[in-house]
Amino acid sequence: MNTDLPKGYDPAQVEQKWFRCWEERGDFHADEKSPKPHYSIVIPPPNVTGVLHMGHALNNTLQDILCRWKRMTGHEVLWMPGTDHAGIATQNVVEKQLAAEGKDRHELGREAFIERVWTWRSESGGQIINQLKRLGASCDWERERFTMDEGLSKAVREVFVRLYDDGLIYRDNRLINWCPRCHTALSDLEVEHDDKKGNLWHLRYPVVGTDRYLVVATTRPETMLGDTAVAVHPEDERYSDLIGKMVLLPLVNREIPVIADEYVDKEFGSGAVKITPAHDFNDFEIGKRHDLEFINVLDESGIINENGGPYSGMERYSARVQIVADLESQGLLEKIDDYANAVGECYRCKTVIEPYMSKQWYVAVKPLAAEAIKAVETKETVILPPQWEKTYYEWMYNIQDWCISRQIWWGHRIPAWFCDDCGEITVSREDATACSHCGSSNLQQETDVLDTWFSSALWPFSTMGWPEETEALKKFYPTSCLVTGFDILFFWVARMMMMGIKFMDDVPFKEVYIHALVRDAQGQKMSKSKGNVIDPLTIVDEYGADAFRFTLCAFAAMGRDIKLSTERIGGYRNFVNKLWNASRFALMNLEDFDPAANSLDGLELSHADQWILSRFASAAEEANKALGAYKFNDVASVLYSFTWHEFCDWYVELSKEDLYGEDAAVRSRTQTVLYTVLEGLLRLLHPILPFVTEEIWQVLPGERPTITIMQAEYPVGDVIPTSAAAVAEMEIVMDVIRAIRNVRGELDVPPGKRIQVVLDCKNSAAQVAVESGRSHILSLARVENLQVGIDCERPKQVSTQVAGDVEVLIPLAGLINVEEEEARLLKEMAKVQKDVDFFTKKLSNEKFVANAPPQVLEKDRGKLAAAEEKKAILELSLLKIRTLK
RNA sequence: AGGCACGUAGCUCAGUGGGAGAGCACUACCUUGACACGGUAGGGGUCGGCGGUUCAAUCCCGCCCGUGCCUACCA
Repeated sequence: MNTDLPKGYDPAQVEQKWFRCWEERGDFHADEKSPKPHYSIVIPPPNVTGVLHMGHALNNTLQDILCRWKRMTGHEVLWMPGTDHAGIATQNVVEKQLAAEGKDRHELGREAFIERVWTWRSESGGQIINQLKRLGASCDWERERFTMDEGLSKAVREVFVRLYDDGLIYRDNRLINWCPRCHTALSDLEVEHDDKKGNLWHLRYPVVGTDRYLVVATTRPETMLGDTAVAVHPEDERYSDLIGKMVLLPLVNREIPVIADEYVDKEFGSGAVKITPAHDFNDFEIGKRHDLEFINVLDESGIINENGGPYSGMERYSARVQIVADLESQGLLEKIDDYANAVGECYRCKTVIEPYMSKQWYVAVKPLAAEAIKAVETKETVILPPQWEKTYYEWMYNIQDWCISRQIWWGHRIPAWFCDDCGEITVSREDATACSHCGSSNLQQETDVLDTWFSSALWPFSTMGWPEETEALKKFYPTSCLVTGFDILFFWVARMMMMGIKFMDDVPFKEVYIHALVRDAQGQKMSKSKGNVIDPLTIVDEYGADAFRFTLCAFAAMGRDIKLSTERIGGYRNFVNKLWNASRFALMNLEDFDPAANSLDGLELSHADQWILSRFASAAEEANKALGAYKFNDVASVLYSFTWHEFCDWYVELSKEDLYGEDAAVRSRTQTVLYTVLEGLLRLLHPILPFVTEEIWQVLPGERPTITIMQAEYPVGDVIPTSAAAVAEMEIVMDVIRAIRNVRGELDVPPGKRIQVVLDCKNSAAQVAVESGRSHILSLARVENLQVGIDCERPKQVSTQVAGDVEVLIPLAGLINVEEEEARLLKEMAKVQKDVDFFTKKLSNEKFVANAPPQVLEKDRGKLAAAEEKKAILELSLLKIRTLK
């Protein structure tokens, strides 16, 4: 066995080695036939086009921590991985490839294009899967799914047909968000609103039969080509005489009516609004109310169509410039104001979207949403942290029908066929060959595909084999938990809730844990366009996956965004290295140790042993508690401080004399404790630091019940009972050591210098405690002559410090000068004086004494007494020191 | 416009109705046989501002200022 660990931890080879080992051994695999209680998570499927970013890193690290923890606590864990087919994004990628070859998809035709996408996918899609593995993600990779897989596609058809049959899917011709570049409709959610600087153009529309103008304001002057009315508020006196009259639409010379509608805000602009029912959502509603004409002036690429008269064939923004210029030359441009407003952009390509009339497929979501709301209200699904519940309700109560059809090729083609003969629609699970209305075989399949989120919404059950009744579904549905960022709460979580309840008759997950967004150090959202992205894999290369994971875990406090700083990652890299070196120390001292031949049972444990074992128990307890409550940062902090500040700083140091001493029994007892605590600590840390813990665990001496630490049991608390009294005595010894070190440090006593110390104890209990730690005090405080007693004889020139019931006296002779000690005492006294003042004031407040709970009172009185006593001792010492000057 | 967060040490962030914490950075000393990615000691904050509730507020409530995010049809 190799116990010669290198001096510094080198993550690179270690990570690769263990990940391969786990995967080959099947440690990640979930067994649906297992009798163990289940724990399941479906991964939020990243886009097949995606590359790992910080959001993925955080999201998957948290899931992995949960999954590894649950495996270790005896659960059969299914973490279902996969990617989604990202319809628009993927099609864009492949279209770009084609463009580089001077082709476009229409030349290839639909089938060849789709084939080309599949080729792209198998060659360069899904890189993110390997990137997730580099983080240590313990998904059941054998089950990896893709939303375009055959099984998942079958689920999509099943759902479509059933929703259609239930009347929840329908077709309608209305305004939708149209991306003129992607040439497809988008759902409301897929439009991003960004405040942009623009203008408000004030146009003059001549009133027919008068010499008056009606001034209207618009942010999109080119739409005037499609105006079919001007609206004013019915109670606006300025215009009441014009209602019912006609204005002459400039440039196109069309007479359009002045109508009255409550929608108009009298205060805004001129109080008169041009109405373009075919190109504006509000105008659309007004158009319907007033039975106006809907004139579409754009084609699907955003180019003015034949309805635009002289502007026909112009691109929308060129047309805007031209129209403004023409209006101006005709004296019909009143003024141009600067104006900022939220412009809708395509979330995939950032092209400004156009409200566009077209016939699309919709899901009537209101009835589904009602059930999804109920499930959260009744806590069948719990959303954490709870403030997100409100956001969820808000969205669900105001939900609009979901436009699910996309005019692209890559995706699940809508299973609907139009009959050439009777014009009716046939919707079918199998490809239709005959019209279900007239029997005709002259059918054309709908060319549109479904929104990618439609298939994502089925993910929690489609990945488990639905619509088949599989063992996996029986065992693992509903899933235990969903871990995700709030940015897809509506896109995904809400829709999974609706679909899960509708088709599985049960919620898709019992808990939803919403985590923060990772931002850069300035708090900006990371984005390629801002150039502020930090590549997680670069971080992994530089600091190691474990250090990165620990950082994410430590930062993942509920309800707050994460501003990632590389300094902090460096700090946790040091932590991993610290663990590594503490382990090296242990291994060096465990070479002759056999865990099988040594047990804690029946050993007479030292105070130090009992202290570290009791601290370990409490760290384990807190870690479990925090993990169960998704308090990832608490887990990190508990384990960090136990590892570094208790195990390394104290126990490792305390153990040295016993390990290096002559007494074989003492040595073996200490080895047993050292082994027990380190081995347990590695298991405690494993969910966060999977790689380094496995590497160390594997070289520990002896055999353990499982082959890998992954499958080992998670520590829960006490390894063996410890005596509270012994632990308390150890704490006193530690306080004394700290007090001596404090004096040494303050008075600049060289660290190597061995000194004399007198410990004057107030009572025999303190004396017993101190005596029990005599050897520790000698070694850790570098003391060569230690006197312990009650009412000891005090050397004349001493430095005085107080540690609870123990007065720490350090003879000055030859060490330090009187002035320095005087200064130190004054500083120390100033601190104590603050305490005395604070508690004196507090306790002299009659109302406080009358109202505060007795335990608070008692505690504060104790604190005051202790402070006063300490002050008295220091004061006396100061007097004595001053007589020596 | 509405909603939701946030404002704590130089920086990044925890935290709690009862004397303010961590990491990094900083200062001093130290190559002590696991570790200089280290050790020991230390300095540093009227917990955004103003009011209120309370014996007690950084924490609860109100208002204000600042920052960020989400939702929304003001042309």
